[in-house]
Amino acid sequence: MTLLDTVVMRGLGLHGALSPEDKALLLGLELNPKRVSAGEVLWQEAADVDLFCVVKEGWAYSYRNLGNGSMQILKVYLPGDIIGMRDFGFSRRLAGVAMINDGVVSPFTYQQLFDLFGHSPALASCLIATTVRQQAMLTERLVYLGRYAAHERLAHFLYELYLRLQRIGAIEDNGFAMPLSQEQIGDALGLSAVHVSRTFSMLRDEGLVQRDRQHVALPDPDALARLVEFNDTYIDESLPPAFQAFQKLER
Amino acid sequence: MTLLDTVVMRGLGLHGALSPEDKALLLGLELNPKRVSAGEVLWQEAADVDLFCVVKEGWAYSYRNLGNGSMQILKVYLPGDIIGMRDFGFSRRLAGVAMINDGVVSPFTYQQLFDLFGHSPALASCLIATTVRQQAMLTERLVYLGRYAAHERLAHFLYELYLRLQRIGAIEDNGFAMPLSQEQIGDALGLSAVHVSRTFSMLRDEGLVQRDRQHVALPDPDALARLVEFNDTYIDESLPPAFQAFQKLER
DNA sequence: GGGTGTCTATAACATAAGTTATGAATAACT
DNA sequence: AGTTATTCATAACTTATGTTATAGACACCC
Repeated sequence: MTLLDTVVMRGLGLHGALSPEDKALLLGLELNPKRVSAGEVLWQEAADVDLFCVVKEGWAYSYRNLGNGSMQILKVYLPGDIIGMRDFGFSRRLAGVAMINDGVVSPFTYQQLFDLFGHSPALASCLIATTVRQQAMLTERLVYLGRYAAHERLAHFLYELYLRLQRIGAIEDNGFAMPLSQEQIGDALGLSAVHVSRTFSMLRDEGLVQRDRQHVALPDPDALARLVEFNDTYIDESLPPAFQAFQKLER
Repeated sequence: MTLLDTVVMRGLGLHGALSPEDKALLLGLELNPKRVSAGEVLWQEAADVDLFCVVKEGWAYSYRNLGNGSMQILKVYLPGDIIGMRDFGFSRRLAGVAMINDGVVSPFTYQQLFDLFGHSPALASCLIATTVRQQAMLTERLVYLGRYAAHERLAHFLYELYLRLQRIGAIEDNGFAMPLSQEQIGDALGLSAVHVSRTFSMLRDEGLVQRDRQHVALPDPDALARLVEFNDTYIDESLPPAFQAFQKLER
């Protein structure tokens, strides 16, 4: 899973018409793949910001450990995502990042990013757009944490994962591997592990979600989407016309 | 209140050494000031993304109206802030924006932003860093919504406003004008208006917050900061060394 | 292969926050 | 100035979610 597969192929980027230099720049971010194992911490909160990562295999999450002993998971990263852009422009990490299961990541440096920015404004604006989209997902979770009940939060979380996994071809028969424990899901949704379990049972009884250990199936994704009134604006990946014009101009 | 006052003077940007062209580009975003009145909607959710705004006077907020009838306020904008960058790279607005009180805003276009990006990568990276910082504030609220109780959320919210207002010289005797109603504060913190009132009473009884209509005073800001274990990493405005090196290089 | 730990389901109970209601204080309007 | 509409404080009651506890299922390890 390379950035070319995600950033570009998804309609972001230049609609299949990346210049060779742009392709090289993008691939240059993925030259140092590194095997990482489940639970491994890629960096801690408040660590120096030195590099970013492309997730090539496996899932990761960013988190904050809080003074009251609890943890808030901010975001789950899937293959093809870039980790760490949240910290762009900061000296220290705002959140830690850890692997959920075994995987492969490709670290790249600030320097590489700046090189890319300097050489291809079009590609830079693409990467920024990707980052903004990731933030939009966070905003969507904020909305759910603020104003929706547990079953809606969980349904939304699962449906969002479903859409993101679909995009990278990781959905089979409406089901997917789910390496997060209920405790971790609770940490993402601001719920206790017990209540996550209760809520899963509830969604199961309503026929909306089937779960067996590390496997989740959504028998009727559309029904789930209706339940959470899924707003897909933020997951839509087309760029606005002004943006495309700019990118053409730059080449 | 211009961007030069905020983006640049705050240590973001080139440490007082902006080139004349960069200054002109920045000021170019503020050529069309426009008077707006309390409650005025700058744009609705899902509207086309055509422009962004610098807030010159007054407060604004971005919001989402939800299917269940409630509203989630995402962010409060103060003078010197840029509104709308959240939507950069999207065709449609992810959130509406409305004025809280009377004020003045300066709209600028996608085109202007791209011009700036094309002409000054250094300034572009500054604007991006500013946007990322705004997003970091959102993330901080996400953490509070997920894992802290009402009194901590409110204390944190007030203290963050306090710090931001201090930066633009809007704090007097540890107090500031607070045009938000308790209902709106509730919409920002994911609480009912009634509970916001209760929580204000509680903080008042503990001597942490004084409030009189549209005026809030924090008699002991440090005590408040301790209560919320305020993490000021995300409000710190210095740029990392790599960033500064890049900016020097670009000039 | 039996012990050990982690994950999950469910129950019983505790509590923070939501809801509804009411009156007082303030602001807005004519 | 009097009327009306917001906003706020507080109380009484309800409910969703947290907490603690327990037991079964599965994974891991020597």
